Amino acid sequence: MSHTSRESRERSVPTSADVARLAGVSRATVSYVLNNASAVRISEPTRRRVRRAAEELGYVPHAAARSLRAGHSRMVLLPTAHVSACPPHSRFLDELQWALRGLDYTVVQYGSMGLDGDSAARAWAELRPAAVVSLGETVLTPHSVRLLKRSGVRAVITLGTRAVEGAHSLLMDQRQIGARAAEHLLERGHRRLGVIMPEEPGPGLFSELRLTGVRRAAEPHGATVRAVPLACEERAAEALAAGWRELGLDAVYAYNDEYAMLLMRALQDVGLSIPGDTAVIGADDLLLGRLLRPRLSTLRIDVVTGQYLAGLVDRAVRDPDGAPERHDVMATRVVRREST
Amino acid sequence: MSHTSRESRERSVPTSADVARLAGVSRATVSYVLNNASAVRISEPTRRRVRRAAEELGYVPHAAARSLRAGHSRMVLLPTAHVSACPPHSRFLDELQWALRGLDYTVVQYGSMGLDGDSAARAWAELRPAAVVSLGETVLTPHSVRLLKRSGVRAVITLGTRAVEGAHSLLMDQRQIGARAAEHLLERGHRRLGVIMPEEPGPGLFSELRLTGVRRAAEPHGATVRAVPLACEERAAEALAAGWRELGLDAVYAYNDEYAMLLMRALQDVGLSIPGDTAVIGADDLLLGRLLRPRLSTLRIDVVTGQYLAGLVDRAVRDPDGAPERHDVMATRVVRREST
DNA sequence: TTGAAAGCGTTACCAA
DNA sequence: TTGGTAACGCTTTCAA
Repeated sequence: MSHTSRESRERSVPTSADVARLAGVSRATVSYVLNNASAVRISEPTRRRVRRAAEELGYVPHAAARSLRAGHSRMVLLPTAHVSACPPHSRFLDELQWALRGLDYTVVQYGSMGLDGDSAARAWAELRPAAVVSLGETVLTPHSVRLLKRSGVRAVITLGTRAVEGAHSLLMDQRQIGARAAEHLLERGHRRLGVIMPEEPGPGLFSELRLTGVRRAAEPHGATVRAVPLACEERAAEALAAGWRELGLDAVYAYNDEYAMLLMRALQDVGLSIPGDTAVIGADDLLLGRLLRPRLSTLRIDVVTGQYLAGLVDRAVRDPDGAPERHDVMATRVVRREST
Repeated sequence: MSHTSRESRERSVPTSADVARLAGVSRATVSYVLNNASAVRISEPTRRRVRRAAEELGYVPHAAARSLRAGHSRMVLLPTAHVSACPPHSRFLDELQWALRGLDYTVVQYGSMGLDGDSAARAWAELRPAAVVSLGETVLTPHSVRLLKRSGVRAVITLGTRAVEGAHSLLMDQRQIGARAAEHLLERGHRRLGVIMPEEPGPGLFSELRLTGVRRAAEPHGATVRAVPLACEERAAEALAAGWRELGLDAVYAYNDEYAMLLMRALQDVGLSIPGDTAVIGADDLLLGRLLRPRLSTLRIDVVTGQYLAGLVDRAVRDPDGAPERHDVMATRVVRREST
């Protein structure tokens, strides 16, 4: 008897009612004090009593109860295909999250790996976030967007290669990246271009679009373009290098620096000179690209800042019925080093 | 008038009451059907009507309301210092998340960047998660643990270099890593060891411990150990390489592969041979280490699997009063290539 | 087999 | 300046 009561006391989480009881005031007063409500004036001694009581009990407000009552939350949900991402993505995420926190949002990342589009959207909707910001790893369908909106999500924003109906869309034109790579190689006098296509499923969408960009830029110059699949492993690179001469390419754009380094190493190992026999350019400007010899040329891709995106999120949440905006938000420039 | 009513209808999110109304049953029935309650028997036609109605309205349950009522949630909170992480961390996270989903938990990642320990813990506590799993990027104090427990968090688990009072602790002994590196270098006949210490703040704790490990392993053999600070930039590496001979080292363990590659490149550029003049070993077994010449020797660090951690989380949630467990969960082995 | 009602922790309105 | 009260959406016990 005394045991259960002691146990339940220990187990029980302090609520605002407990704080009120301890401070000798009503729950309403506690709420006013703890939220610094400006509408009502509470005497300073009362305020102190309430704060002291909250402190003493280790009271922490219950976010779910609050947003249930309020009818809306300040949660921004970032769905991620994997639960994590890598630079330069990560710096951007940090920025975004920082900026959103400054705007008083709670940022929460939700790994939706292994969920199909519909069940993922349902899972997000259950959390009733104020906004969902899809960073391009996850694909958002018009259907998911409708589902989310129906569930009270005030803003759906996508950052990716294409606009999604009903959502604000920040567009990153992947073709532009391929085009820049091609322009650079053409400028250097190359006319038989290869494009390394990752065999891994992740970048599939991107690499196809970048290839299109290369094609478009190359055609007017009468250059040929050849797609060359490659898995991100040493073995695969060796095999590719063994038959490289037969491909008859004089330059190659390799999706990103990782594939570029892999390929370059393999080509050198079969005696090819770079950029003499084949020029190589990657993308993302990784630090390690500067450590190889020749130093790897690359494409630097600048996307919109986290602050900018945070601003858009906030505006969209405040005006949920505003027409979806579309912006182009990517800039690509060539960083020429020694491999081209 | 008609305008506002239409608007509010459109705005309003369907609740279980709406489903009940449309299906012509009570809310209780809706809840039973949608949760497949086995305790009560509902007729098949009714079940169908309810499901149809839910479908038609696009009803999605409100997670906050549900867990408020239930008195507990199935949320597992993963605080992260940055909002993201990199391999091999990321694969582990994906595994963990996958396994937890299989156990019917909702995994949510919370970026606590720029929050001090106490406010971070408060922020987590507001969400009333069932468990908090700290992955070593964030530091958890006994005080935060108490705060979390007081707020109803059933399990607090840390994966890191040291145990935290009150929390289940999965220990990764960073000294072991340094020790393995040293043992390998000693075995190869080296006696004047350098240890690259990153100047970046991130790895500070880890690198100190690894250095200790090196020292402990080296002393019995009468080898000398020297800590050598290095920032992760080309310039810094060049400067270090310029004065390398004066250091009189015949081998170096470079924290991780990134620093190792950076250093190796710089040493080669000033005409030193590797491993002839100086042997170099890194850690993490990055793919790119295999692309350099000589190929970089490294330490492969295997941590516990995500499944294992998920199991521990589940057990801990089910038995919140169980004594905190402590496990050693890391294994390190040398991958010798050509740089040592 | 179904329905009514209570209650989870909050906050906002209205009275006192 | 403060307190009572209702309501947010959901589940579950008890009654019919």
